[in-house]
Amino acid sequence: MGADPPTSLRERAERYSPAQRHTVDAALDLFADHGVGGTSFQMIADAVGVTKAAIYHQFGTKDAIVLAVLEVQLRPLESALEEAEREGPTVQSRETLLAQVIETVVSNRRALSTLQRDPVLFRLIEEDELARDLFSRLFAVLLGDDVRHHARVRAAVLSAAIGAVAHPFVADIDNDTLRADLLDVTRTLTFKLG
Amino acid sequence: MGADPPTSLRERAERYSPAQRHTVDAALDLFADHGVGGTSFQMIADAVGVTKAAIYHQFGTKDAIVLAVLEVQLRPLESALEEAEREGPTVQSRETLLAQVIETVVSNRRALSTLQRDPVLFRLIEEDELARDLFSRLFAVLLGDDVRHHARVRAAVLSAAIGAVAHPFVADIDNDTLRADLLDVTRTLTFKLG
DNA sequence: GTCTATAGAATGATAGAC
DNA sequence: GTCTATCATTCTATAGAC
Repeated sequence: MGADPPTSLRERAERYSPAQRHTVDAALDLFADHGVGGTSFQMIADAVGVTKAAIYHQFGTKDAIVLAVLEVQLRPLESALEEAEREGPTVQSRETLLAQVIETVVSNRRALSTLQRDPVLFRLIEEDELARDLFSRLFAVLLGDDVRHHARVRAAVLSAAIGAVAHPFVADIDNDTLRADLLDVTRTLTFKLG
Repeated sequence: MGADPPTSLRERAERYSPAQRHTVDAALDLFADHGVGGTSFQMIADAVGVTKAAIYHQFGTKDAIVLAVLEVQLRPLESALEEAEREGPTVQSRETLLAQVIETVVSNRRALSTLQRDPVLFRLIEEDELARDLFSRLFAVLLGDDVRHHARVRAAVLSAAIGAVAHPFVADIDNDTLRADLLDVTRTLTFKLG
């Protein structure tokens, strides 16, 4: 017995109750400000407006919250990726995917950038099969199945460049402008290099 | 009374005793693994091989350690920057500066990337006058004094791209290869865009 | 510069009532 | 799903001896 293991982040994220989603939102906010290690159950409980025990009822462990934050944040990327994979490896589908990724991170700057920065979240992504799979598929589609070293450096730089949405240098640039400029730079990295 | 305020990171870093430098090295290692928030005085003391009280004698507060880590890590960047500023805003000096920055981060991957990732360290950089000054001067030299929004997006992307040395995608690429490939990509971002 | 010892607060986590 | 109450542990920080 035991529940069927989920095969997608969407499936996994749909298992959360409204109360749990509320907690995840609050946790994400706190993670962005203090890092995962610097965020306690008490801080999360205070932010939600309940007691620690309630949060424990919802999640049991701190890792479970971190994982939930990860899932909810990566869902839009998964949707965009699945669509691109259905369309096959055309230039058009890669263009569309890149635009959707940029759109997602820009309209969700502070949140998604947290995932790329925090060492704890970073490690969780590496250890989580679904999340790891998502990223390798994402960059496989964006950059092609090239495994040579300079292709991997390009993938790393592209990944980092997307994460630049959260950089202080661009903090006061509005979403529309940032989306356009960032898309411009990342399109160069994706299509005109190598 | 009161010591003269230091006017450079070099000056500030030179004030630390050998014992303090040893502590800073250990702290940097732990910060990279667990984040600043996830690293305690006890963990640092254990890593150094002394008691918490000894660490407190050296630094007094956790923030002082974090600041010291920041200073020691940014010193090589400061040296390279000062050299470039002495040479003036030529293409050659920008090329040299970029190469030195890449060299520094590649030969020091895990450490320097920590600074770019951790939310706590990130905030400290924004709050610290010397550190903030260092970064704005660095990107002013690299990208010119252009303050228009797409120049700032490029600066953010360049900064993020440099931080890609720590990306898991390139973890198993040797230093020489990584240095060459990364320099190639960042040179494009620096000189052939905009 | 290092130690032992300690204070006082906060931590992750659990039990049991509502 | 939430509460109060409590546990052992760990945390930052300090005092005083060597």
